[in-house]
Amino acid sequence: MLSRKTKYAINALLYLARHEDEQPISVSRIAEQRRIPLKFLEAILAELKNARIVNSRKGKHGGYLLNGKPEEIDLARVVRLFDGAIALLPCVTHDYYVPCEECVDEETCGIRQVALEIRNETVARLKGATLANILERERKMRE
Amino acid sequence: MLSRKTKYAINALLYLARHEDEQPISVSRIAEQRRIPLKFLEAILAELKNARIVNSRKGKHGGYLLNGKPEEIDLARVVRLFDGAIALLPCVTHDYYVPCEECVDEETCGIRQVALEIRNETVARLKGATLANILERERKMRE
DNA sequence: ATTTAATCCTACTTAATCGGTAGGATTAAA
DNA sequence: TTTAATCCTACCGATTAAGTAGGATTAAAT
Repeated sequence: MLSRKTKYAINALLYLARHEDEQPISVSRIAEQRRIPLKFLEAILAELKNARIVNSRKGKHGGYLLNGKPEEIDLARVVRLFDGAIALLPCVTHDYYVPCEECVDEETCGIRQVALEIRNETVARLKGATLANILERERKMRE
Repeated sequence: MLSRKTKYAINALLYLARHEDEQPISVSRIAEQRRIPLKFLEAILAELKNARIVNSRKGKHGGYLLNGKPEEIDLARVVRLFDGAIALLPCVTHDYYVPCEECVDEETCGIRQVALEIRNETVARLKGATLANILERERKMRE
């Protein structure tokens, strides 16, 4: 399950993408519109900024902007940022190899293969799910 | 990520499947062989029994047995039992529909579609991963 | 009948994580 | 200099993960 934090982050990013022309957009506006606790969203956007997924402008009329086009920001990045590795097992994660502590003989671990296949599928789909892609899907659903 | 508990459960089940002819097998034997804390494994097997994935025999020479053939027990069941729903979002879970609390307009929620596709893929693969299937994979890897 | 070896049952613990909240410092436009 | 925004640090309460402790019960073997 995605954490609330991740879902809030995705929704905030989608909001920015939907209103690309009105950027920068303040945290309070997003919080109201998407019903996200203000202070929590502040923290989330700070993390997103740290990860260079968004930019910010300080002071009056400041706010947040997408750092890149909606086609370039995908859910894999966001999910990894807040929920960590996508794989079911640490020994098949993308970023760096970490063994399963409880694994007795990894060489011939059959669960590992399954986990790897699932990871590959999942990551591919999350990478395909860019902000632009999701907005496009929503557009189609409205018809 | 799968919890340790789930991984222990899978490993215990695989052990039972590998030694089908020697059943029932005691918790202490599995715990030693697979390096799982005894008392923790006891609790895990109790849950597996409750879910009718294994059976038990009490008293001396007692222990646990698979309830069904290794071809009939798949990872989807085990993962659901210990880690709960497999889907990324509550609104696309298998068992019963639960809305995303933070969802503003579910009708046209684009993340939902992606989550549904991922869930379908993942569940299919986990269902395909029966104990027998995993042992077969391991056999092949040894060559 | 009693010893032995197993499951079964209830309760507790300890540390980390999740989902926030509080309060103010800093920045920049009007 | 006011206003409206981000930025920063610290805290908090509830839940979950991953066990541990201790004994009651059951059944086979002696």
